[in-house]
Amino acid sequence: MRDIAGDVGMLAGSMYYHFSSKEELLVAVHAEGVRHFERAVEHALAGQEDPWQRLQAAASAHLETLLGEGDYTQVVIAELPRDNPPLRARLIQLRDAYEALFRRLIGALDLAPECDAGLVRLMLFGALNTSPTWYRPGRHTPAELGAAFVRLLKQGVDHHP
Amino acid sequence: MRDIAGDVGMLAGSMYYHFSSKEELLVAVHAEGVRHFERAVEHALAGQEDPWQRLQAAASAHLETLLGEGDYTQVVIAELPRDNPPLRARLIQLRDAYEALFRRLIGALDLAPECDAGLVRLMLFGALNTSPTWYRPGRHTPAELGAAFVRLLKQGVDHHP
DNA sequence: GTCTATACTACGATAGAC
DNA sequence: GTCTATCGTAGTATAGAC
Repeated sequence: MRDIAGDVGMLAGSMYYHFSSKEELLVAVHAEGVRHFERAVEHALAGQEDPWQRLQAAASAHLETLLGEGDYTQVVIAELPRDNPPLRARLIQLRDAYEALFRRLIGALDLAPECDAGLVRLMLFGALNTSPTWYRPGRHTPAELGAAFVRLLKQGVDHHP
Repeated sequence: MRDIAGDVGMLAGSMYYHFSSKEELLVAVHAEGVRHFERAVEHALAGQEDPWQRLQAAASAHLETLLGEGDYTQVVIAELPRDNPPLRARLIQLRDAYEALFRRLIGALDLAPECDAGLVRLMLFGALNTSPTWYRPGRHTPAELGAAFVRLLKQGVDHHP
């Protein structure tokens, strides 16, 4: 709290005028981060019609937001607190509203009948949201990676001669 | 440190006889966790010949270890410390040795020529390692989920009539 | 709306007795 | 090898002046 206050030119005590606790501040930052993702994905979807193109656009926008310069985005995929279940529940609720957007995008696809749409979503989110641990700028852009993951998921990686 | 010491019937100070700092203890626990994964995967691979079967067996063993009862495994996929680069580097080094095992398994596959083996590995690990955030016992076993993710990755999810 | 000052608790770590 | 006792620092939060 002292560090955060210092970064905005305050002392720690002054922040309690704006937020009643550290947890309330975390929830507020988290909510702002979710809004960043929502805005980016909705903008990327505008005008896209093909379901697979829409999922690709959304995945690319998600990664650009997650790996970009913004200060509010990495917190959205951070590990959830284990020691405070009510707080944990509030953060999960914020994320779920955003993930529902991807649920709809995947629901619009023509999936092979043996595929579980839930697992498809979890696999895509898993790939996208672990990218901060390995991504280094240079080789690929975030948008390219998002598109590449959707392509792998769509077509599969096995060789069909 | 006090909590951990308490769980083994010691006081905090006594632990510094065994580990010179909190960081050294973390590294030791991390290394033990990696050994758990390695043992489980090597055991699952014994006798498997087909490259896709081998990857599936490894993914299932990885998830059984990660989602099982063990006390040393979740720490291996925990978020890395941002404020201590030397410690961070040591933990990454431990994980990398284990991930090399999967690099070899994926290298043995006959992938479609347009597929990047590195992205395939990252996608699979992303799906597997985010499972603690959503997994609930009951619907699927960890082994089933590991096999399902490998199948999705192999065959793709698009419908081919 | 931000300050000063401070309360209370917790933390990692050490020294020296046993 | 574990204890007692403690050091110094940092954490969240509050009260009241300005």
